Order: sequence, then structure tokens, then C-alpha cells
Amino acid sequence: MEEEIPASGAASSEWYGSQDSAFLEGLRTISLPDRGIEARHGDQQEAQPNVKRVRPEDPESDDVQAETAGDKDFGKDYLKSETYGASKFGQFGEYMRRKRAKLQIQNAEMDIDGEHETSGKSRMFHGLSIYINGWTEPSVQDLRQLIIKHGGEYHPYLDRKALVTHIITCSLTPAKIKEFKHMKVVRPAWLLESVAAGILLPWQDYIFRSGERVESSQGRRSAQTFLLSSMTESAQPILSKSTSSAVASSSSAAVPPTSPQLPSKSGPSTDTMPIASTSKVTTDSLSPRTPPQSPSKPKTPSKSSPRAHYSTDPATLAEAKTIPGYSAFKSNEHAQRGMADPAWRAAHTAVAPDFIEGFYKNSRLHHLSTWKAELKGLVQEAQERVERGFLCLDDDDLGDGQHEAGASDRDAYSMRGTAVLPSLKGKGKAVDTPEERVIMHCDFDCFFVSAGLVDRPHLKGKPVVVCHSQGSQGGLSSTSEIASASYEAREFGIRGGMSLQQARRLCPDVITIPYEFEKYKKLSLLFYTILMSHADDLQAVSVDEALLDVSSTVARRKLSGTESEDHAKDLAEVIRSQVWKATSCEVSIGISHNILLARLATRRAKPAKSYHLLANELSEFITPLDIDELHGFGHKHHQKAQEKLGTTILGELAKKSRGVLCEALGKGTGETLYKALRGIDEKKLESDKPRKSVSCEINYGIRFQNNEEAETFMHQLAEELGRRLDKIDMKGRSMTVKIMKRDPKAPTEPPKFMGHGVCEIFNKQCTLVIPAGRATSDPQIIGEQAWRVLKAFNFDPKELRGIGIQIQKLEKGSAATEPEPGQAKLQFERLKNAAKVDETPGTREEVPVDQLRHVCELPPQAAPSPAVLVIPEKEKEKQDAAPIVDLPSFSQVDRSVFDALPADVRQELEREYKRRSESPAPFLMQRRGSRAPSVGPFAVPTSKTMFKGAKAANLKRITKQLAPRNRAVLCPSKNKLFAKSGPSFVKVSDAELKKLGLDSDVFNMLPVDLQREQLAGARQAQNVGKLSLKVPLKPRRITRSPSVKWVRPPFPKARYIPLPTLKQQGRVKSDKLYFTETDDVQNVIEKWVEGFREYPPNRRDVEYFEKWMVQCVESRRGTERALDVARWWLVLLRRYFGVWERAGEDEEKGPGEEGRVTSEMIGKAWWKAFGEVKDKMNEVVRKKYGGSLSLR
DNA sequence: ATCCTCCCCTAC
DNA sequence: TAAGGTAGGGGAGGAT
Ligand SMILES: Nc1ccn([C@H]2C[C@H](O)[C@@H](COP(=O)(O)OP(=O)(O)OP(=O)(O)O)O2)c(=O)n1
Ligand SMILES: [Mg+2]
Repeated sequence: MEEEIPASGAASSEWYGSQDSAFLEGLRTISLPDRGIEARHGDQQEAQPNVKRVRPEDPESDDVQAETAGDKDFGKDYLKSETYGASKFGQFGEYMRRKRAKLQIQNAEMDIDGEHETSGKSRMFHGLSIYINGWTEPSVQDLRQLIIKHGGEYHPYLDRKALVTHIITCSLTPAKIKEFKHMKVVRPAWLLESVAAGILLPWQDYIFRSGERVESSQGRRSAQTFLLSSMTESAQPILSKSTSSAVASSSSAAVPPTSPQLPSKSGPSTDTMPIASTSKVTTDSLSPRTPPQSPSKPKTPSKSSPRAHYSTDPATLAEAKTIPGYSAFKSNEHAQRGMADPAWRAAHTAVAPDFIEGFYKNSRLHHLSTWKAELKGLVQEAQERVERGFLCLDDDDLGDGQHEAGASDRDAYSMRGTAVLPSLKGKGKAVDTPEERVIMHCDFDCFFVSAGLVDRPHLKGKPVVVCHSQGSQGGLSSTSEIASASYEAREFGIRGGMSLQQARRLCPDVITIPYEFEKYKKLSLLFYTILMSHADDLQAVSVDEALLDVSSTVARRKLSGTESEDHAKDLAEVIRSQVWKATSCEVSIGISHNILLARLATRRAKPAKSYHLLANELSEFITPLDIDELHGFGHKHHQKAQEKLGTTILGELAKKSRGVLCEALGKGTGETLYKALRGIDEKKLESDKPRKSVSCEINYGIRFQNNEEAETFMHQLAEELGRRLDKIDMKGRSMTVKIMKRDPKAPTEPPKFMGHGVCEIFNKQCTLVIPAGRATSDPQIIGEQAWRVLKAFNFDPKELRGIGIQIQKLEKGSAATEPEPGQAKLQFERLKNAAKVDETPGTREEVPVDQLRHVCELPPQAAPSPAVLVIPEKEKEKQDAAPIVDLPSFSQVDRSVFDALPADVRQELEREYKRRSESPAPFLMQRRGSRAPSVGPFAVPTSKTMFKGAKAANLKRITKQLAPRNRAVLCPSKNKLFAKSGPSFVKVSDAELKKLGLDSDVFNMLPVDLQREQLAGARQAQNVGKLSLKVPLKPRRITRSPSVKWVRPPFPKARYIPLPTLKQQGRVKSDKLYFTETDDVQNVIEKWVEGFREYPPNRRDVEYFEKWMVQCVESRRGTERALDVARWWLVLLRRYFGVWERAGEDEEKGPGEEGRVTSEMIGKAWWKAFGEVKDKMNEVVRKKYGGSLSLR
């Protein structure tokens, strides 16, 4: 990612010139507090017209952010979000980082599987070169034996460090610590436990840390003595959401509201964790090895409401104050000490050189946000493709026979169910009636933990938590936040959002495992791939969660006649099973007829189950819930409800009139609640809203000494922001600078390590002053302006605790008119002839509905369709419902991905590919394994910019593959995409490919049956032509009206195009080649190529074929057909002669050694033939349509 | 009324 | 030692 840092344009001096005045003008509107900054601190809260203080209601709230972050029960979502297509998977560079370790583990697994424990020697440690340092708990001899016994290598000396992979030790002298600083120093437990577990465990979990006690495994209680002090310290577990608010609301204090309903889950540990229980835990040695009193199954719907919104620090000062001895203002000692040392500060705060990069790389929240955006883009594109395909499908819907396989086959259809229930997507009013919609809410169970346990099976069933702090790091005073807690850990009251020290107080033996962002993403892709194969519509909620509309899929299952009481639940189980097979992780699925209820159902389903919430049980389900258990309602609403309505229980609130609710919560919110109380939720799934802003902010580690540091940081932030904007090809006209400044009452160092502590927040929005043009993404401009805003506040730089920049009023970056931002466009540009087609200025922002309509009905899509026909704008009009557009999907990268795919997969893909352009042809292709080298045949971007573009294109492609149709394939490519972190992807060497292939094994994880099922579905969907005419116009709705969505005007259907008759006496293995209207051209070609695998193509055949192709192209309707055929031919050639694809390019006709027939010669001959035919077609196309053809 | 701006709030 | 980001819905209150 670093490589694509754009050279921010010239900040231009002219800008500078006008800058000042413009800036001043902007300032005027800011209306800063009248008094000096210092004075402002105190009174700020009140009377500030523009500069507002955030959360004026709890002026003393501590870590505001923390409060929000760890809020609610960590497991819901909602979001009617936006969507936007285009972001690519950023930051995945680091994703690949751990691949190696993972492979190692996998290998180990295989080894084990193969030999079992019976065989005296496993290969578990194969590849490891271990050196044992000093005295160790199991003696050196024992360890050595162990290592050797399991295939590892033992090094008695450390002479050649390079050859040693790991160092085992129980203690290190300071000198050694230094010496081994860059090596993997691990505790003996790593080996011991790996052997015990029968699998090589991640060494990272056993990193040796000096000063750490030697223990066989992490976690162990031990230093309980520190507990006391740490307790008075900062991070106290907080009261549950409900409890805390009760306290705050003085009046009806503690008793009733919430706490009552969850006596279950919230044993002493949960809700009341606060102080009393804390001391209890303190006790000593034996920490609870089992939850206080496992409440086991919560019965009430309110169930798991871990409503304790634990956060690292108390949510508000008010709460904090209620806790005796609690010190929200207690500084983090560690940080305090560090800050005293200039060198430390320089290395550990935002002034460090690559702070931003490092921070984002490790920020889970940043990743969550990024992933969400990416997934939304993915889904959006997939849907577009489906829509297009659907349009041309029309009749090949589902009914027909051929599904004996049962419903599963049909399920494979994926997002296109509308064919069955066309009105589904409509806006639905009365949509809420059961039977009308079937919504599923799918969510992984403790996602991060589950993902982490995939490679740590021995930890299943234990209280595990994911956080940065590992082992006994931080001891009992770690402020590291817990991202996810296993259900076993939750039994102790541990929750996501808590600090590790809080968790340890609840369960001293809690086990911590590190983040594995790469894996989360990989699993998520598998997850989404599977979901998409079953859904009519899908809304990406987060990396581990999605909302599905499976109405038609379920309807189909019903029609299939299969016996079942609950088809929806059956489907849910199918999905759960598939996801489990693919990821080894459990997902839970809530089903109901609207989003609200599906979410509630998930709560009941939660640990690894599915639950169908039916209309008749609505009441009993909802009544006992607390208002903040509804998605979208949080503790603020709970608070308001308590204050203004006297209750927070839905059953009670249901007695209130609509007006009362609105008065208390606001019009919209009140209305929403009113309906929710009755189980009504008319919200529709959202999957294609355009993004409205792009921002970037860091409120961690901000500790400046002077303005220079602040300014530098601001510019770095702007760089990052500019990068993000460029990535999606967007620019903005407005900017908002957000500043977090230490609250005067807060300590200089907050309790949370390097956190922002209690702050005052200032936002200043202003219009970007741009030298030329209306919008920008220029880091210089943004940075400069943002800095001026900050400077104008005149804050003491030492008091700053957070800085953020947000860009609004977005518009397309370069002139692209592409609906899909970024990548689409870049890819588009890459097309050789795209020449001008690109867009016309003006087409960009708004496109009349008519045009949209036109655009919308794109041709079918086809994921794997490499051809792109580019035609100039005017031509396009004339073609009327002409075909449209779509990006090619088999870009060169695809190619490499393709080659790296497992043989059987490739086979299926090819088949699918072929099928797509042809009528269903029952024909099994026997696949061959050539793992051709790759090196994409087509233009490969080489410059940095191009690289960027290429990357974008990849994403795009991948996205496409995610589509329902050929979903079986998507995964792999996706991975591949991720894997490719370097600019290398321009040209992929054979070796590299191979390597990548190994790495991206995600694909293999997809259950075969799923692949099959998906293919079956695709088969049905058969043809959707794959031709794509690239229209420079804005292909997609930027702002499309729902109605447009389903309009389907006439447009060519590739598969129905009658083949021009043509006969030729070609000879394929002594057979004749006949191209007729009814012939399966693809089959013929395949036989041809296959038959001549050992020979160069017959000249006459080539000519004839070429002629036929040209003919097709000339008869407009046949163009697509021709492209399909050509594409198929291309696939075949790559399959058999992939290596030579680009071979003949350089050496223009090498020295004719016609004498001997080499495979190289044959290959080149075939490619040459292909090139000739392609050129010929191109020529015709150019002449006829004025555009160009791009076959890839 | 309706729109716009500036937050707050929520979610993962 | 830790990595407290980020986008959108919606309310309040002023401008139109
Ligand atoms: N404040 C948050 C919320 C979530 N996450 C991460 C960790 C979670 O594993 C993942 C998914 O969030 P969920 O709310 O779905 O929580 P879990 O999947 O962990 O648990 P559950 O079983 O309740 O879904 O997102 C996080 O890091 N910080
Ligand atoms: Mg989850």
C-alpha cells in the first residue's frame, strides 16, 4: 500500500495566495469561543454556538470513545448502511504476513493426520531448527529428544543464527535479551503443549518475555498481590448498561429496570462486577476455574444481554464517581513513566515515524470499518451483476426439472430469486406480513475468538479472549482491550470492550490469543461467498455478520415439495453447515420476516444455532426486552426512556402512545420504537447506497510537544486520507476537522495506555479552498487547510489527544463516470483501446433515469468474461438497448488465479465458462492439470499508478466472482488478490504463482458439495452472455430509483442468438467441423483444439473459423456470440498452451525451425492463430461500431 | 413546511 | 504497552 502513495499534487502557490483570505473567511464562520482557549475550557460547554462540545450532557464523561466502543452487547448490528463499491481491500498487505506460520501449522496437521499419534514419530516440528538457551524446565535433554522425535532439528550451538528458527528458554540475561531481540524466543511450553495438542501451535502464543515467570502456559494467576493496587487504579469493570444508567438516573435507582431480567446471565460477575465482587475475586490463589455459577441457558429472550457495556473505563464520570476508589483520572503509570523519557515518547506516540501505518495495521476498529466498506462494495457489485444477468435471463428461471438433488441445488441460484417473487425487493409496505419476506441474520459466534481457535483447537471450551496483550504481558494491569470473548469467557462476565485487566479480575486464567486479521478476512470471504449463493439480496453488516433476504430461496424449497415444517430453518441449517465446513467456525442465524426480528432471533439462536422467530411468538419475545436491546437503541435511549417514560422495558413501553414515545425520543426514533414494540420493522435491506464521506482519525497515542509535531501529524493524516480518496477515485469539496483536547479536569495521562482520556471535542467544518476545480483529494491542500483550522483553535499542542479529518461532498475523482468508483474506472482505462470512450464530462454526476435504465440493463454479465467491447458514446445511443457493459473479469490476474486453482476447480470454472455462452451442453470436460505459468497476456500496468489501477481491477474482478453464478471460484481468486501484496502482480512468474496458489488455499476450504451446488445453480442460470460492451456512460445507477432497478428492456441475449450458418470442412481428428445454428460451437471448438493438441492448427480451419467469427460480428446480434466463442477458445488455449501465450510476442517469428515440431512451436502457432482471428474481429468491430474489442 | 448544518449516537 | 476507527441515521435548531 505504501507504494501507491500518490504524489499529492502541487500545493500550488496560487493556492497559498488566496488561501489566507479564504481561510480567514472560513474562520469567521467558525466563531471560536470568545475567550482564550484557556478560559474556554471551563465554560465551553455552555453557550457555544458553533464550536460545540461533544456530549455536553455528560461533561465529565470519561473516555467518551470507549463508552461508545464497547457498547451494547457486542453482537448486534443493524445498519442500513450505505454501500459503495469500490474500495479495494486495503491494508491487506499485512494480511499475508502470517501466511507462512499458518501453512506451517497446516502442514503439521497433515503430518499428524497421516501418522497419528501411534506412529512414534510425527513431523510436527519438521522445519524447525531449535536452539535451547540456558537452563530450562524440561531439561535440555528432554527437550532435545522431543524436538527430534517430532521431526525438528536441534542446534546445540547458536553459531549460525540464520539457521535457527526458534530459541527455547526459560530465562535470559539482559545481554541475551539484546542478542536475541530479533529472534523468536519461545518458552518450552510451546513444544510441550504442541505435542500434547497433537499440532504445532502458534509460537507467538509462547513468546518468552524477560521478567515473565516460567509457566507452562499463559495466564496463570500468580501475582495477585498487584490486584489491589490495580483495582484502585483505573479500569474498573463497569456497571452494566442498565445498572449504570439506573444509578445515574438517581431517582428510581438501582433496583428494577434491567437488572431483573437477567439474573441469569448476569451472575454476580456480570452486572455487579463493580467493586464488591472485585474484592471477592481478589481472594487469592485459585481463581475461579469455572464461572461463578454458570447460569447455563438463559431462558428469557432478553437472554444473553450482557448488557453490561463494559468498556475499558467507566462510561461516564458520573458512573465512575459512584464507584468508591475508582479513579477515572488515575493516570496509567506505564505511560506516565514512558512519557517522562523523550526517547520513549518519540518511539511510542504519534510523533514516531511510521506511527499511522503501524497504528492502522493493528487497529481492529480500523479493520472492521475497512472491511465493512469493502464487503459492501463486493456485495454491490455482485448484485449488479446479478441484476444484469437476471434481466437477460428471464425465462430460464427456476422451475424446470433437473433438480433431483433436492433443494440444495436450487439454492445455488443465489441472488436472483426475484424471478420467483418479483416484487420482493420492492419497497414494501405491507411487506411485514409474515410469509412475505424471509430475512436471515447471520453472525459468527465470537468471531475473532472462533477464528483464532481454528488453529488452536486445544483451546476450545476454554475462556479465551482476543486482545493485543499476550501471555502475561501487562500483568494484571493491562489496558489492552478485548475484542472478542469466547462464550466460556463470557460465563465469567468477560465481554468484548473490557480491558484485559478487568477480564483477569473476573477470570485470572483467561487465555489470550492474538489478532489474526488476515484470517478474519479470509474466513469472512468464505462466509460471504456462501451467503451469496443462497440470498436474493444481502446486506453486509460487518466482517462477521450479514442480513439476507432469502424469500425466494425459501419459496423455492417449498415448491420443491420437500417435506419440512420449516423450510427457512432448513435453509439456515444448510448455510450453517456450509459455513462450518468452510471455516470451521460456527455462525448463528436468526430468521424472521423482518430485520428487527431476525436480529432478535439471532440472540436466541446464538451459540451455534438457528432460530426462526414466528409471528405468533412476537409478544412474548419482545415484551421482556429492554429498549437498549433493540438494534439502533443504546444506552442513551435507555436513559431517556427511564427519565421521560419511567421504564425501559419494551412491554411497558408498549403501553405508551405513539405521541408520548415521539416526544421522549424524537419523532423518527419514537415512531421506530412504536413499531418495533409491535414487531414491525419496514426497513429494507440496503446494499447500494453511495458513500457520503471518507474520514480518517486517530485518537490514540496523540502526545505532542509542540505545534511542529502536530502539524506534521496533520499532514500525515491528510496523506492517508488522500490515499483513501484516491483509492476510490473520489474527491471532496468539504472538510471537517475534529480535535480531541484533554479535558482540563482530566489527568495528563489517562488510565488507558496512550488513550485519549476524557476530552473536549471540537469539530470545524469548512469548504475546501481549491485552486482549481471544485473538489480535491490532494493531501497538501487538505493537510494545509486542516492544520490551519487546528492552529486557529490555538490549543496547547500538549493537550491534544485526538485528530481527525473528514471529507464530504464527494464527487467522482477523475472524470470517471463509472458507477463503481475506483476500480471500475481504472480497469476501464487500462483497456487498450478504451481510448476515449471514457467518459464525457458531464455525464458524471447525475444521469437521467432514462439513461440509467438504459445502463442498468446491462448485459448479462458474466463473471468470467474477459471480453470488453468499447464503443464510443454516440455509437452507444444508436445501439439502443444495446448491450452494455461490464468489466471483464478474467484479467491477467484472474489468469494467474485461475492457474493456481485446484484442478477440479478449474475444470468446473471452464465448464461454467463455456456453458455461459452456450446452451447447456452436457459435457464433461476432462481437466488437465497444466498449471500454466502465467504472466498475463494483457497489458500490465507497470507504473505505480497503474499498479494501483490494476489492484483495483483485481478487486473488481474478484467481486464479480463472488457473484452467485460462479461463486465456486471466487474465493480463490480473492485470496490471491490478498496475497498479492507487492507490486509484483504485474507479472506473475510461474514460481510466484505457485507460491501464491499455495497460499491462497481458501478455495480449497469451500466444501466440494458447495462448489457443486453452486455450479448447478449456475448451470441453470446458464447463459447470460458474457459479452460485454463497454459503454462509456455511467454504467450504473449512481442514484438509482428503485423502479429502475428492475426494469428490463430489450437487449440482446447472447445465448439466443442464432448462429449464422456456416459449414466448413474442418478436420478434427478426421471429423468434420460443422458450425450450424444448432451446433454447439463451443464443443466443436473444444474438440478442435483438443484434437490438435499435439499439432499446430490447420491453416484452413483457422481461416474458416475466422471467417465465421467475422460473420458473427457483422451481424450485430452475433457479436456477443462471437465474443463468447472467442473467449472460450481463449480458455482452451490457455488450458493447453498457456505457457506460450505471450511467447511469440517478442521474437517476431523466430527463426523458422519448422523442421521439428516442438511443443513450443505448436503453442505459438495456436496463439498466433488466435491473435489473427482476434485482430480480424477487432477490425470489423472497429469499423462497425467505432469501438474496439478487448479480449482477454 | 423544508432544508441545512452541526452535532450526537450507534454499530461493528 | 498498545494500537479508542469510521460511516450513517437522526435530532435540534436555525436559515429559507
Ligand atoms: N467493539 C467491537 C465490536 C466488535 N469487534 C470485533 C470482534 C468481534 O469478534 C467481531 C464481531 O463482533 P460481534 O459483535 O459479532 O461479536 P462476536 O462475534 O465476538 O460475538 P457474538 O457471538 O456475540 O456475535 O468484531 C471489536 O473488535 N470491537
Ligand atoms: Mg459475531
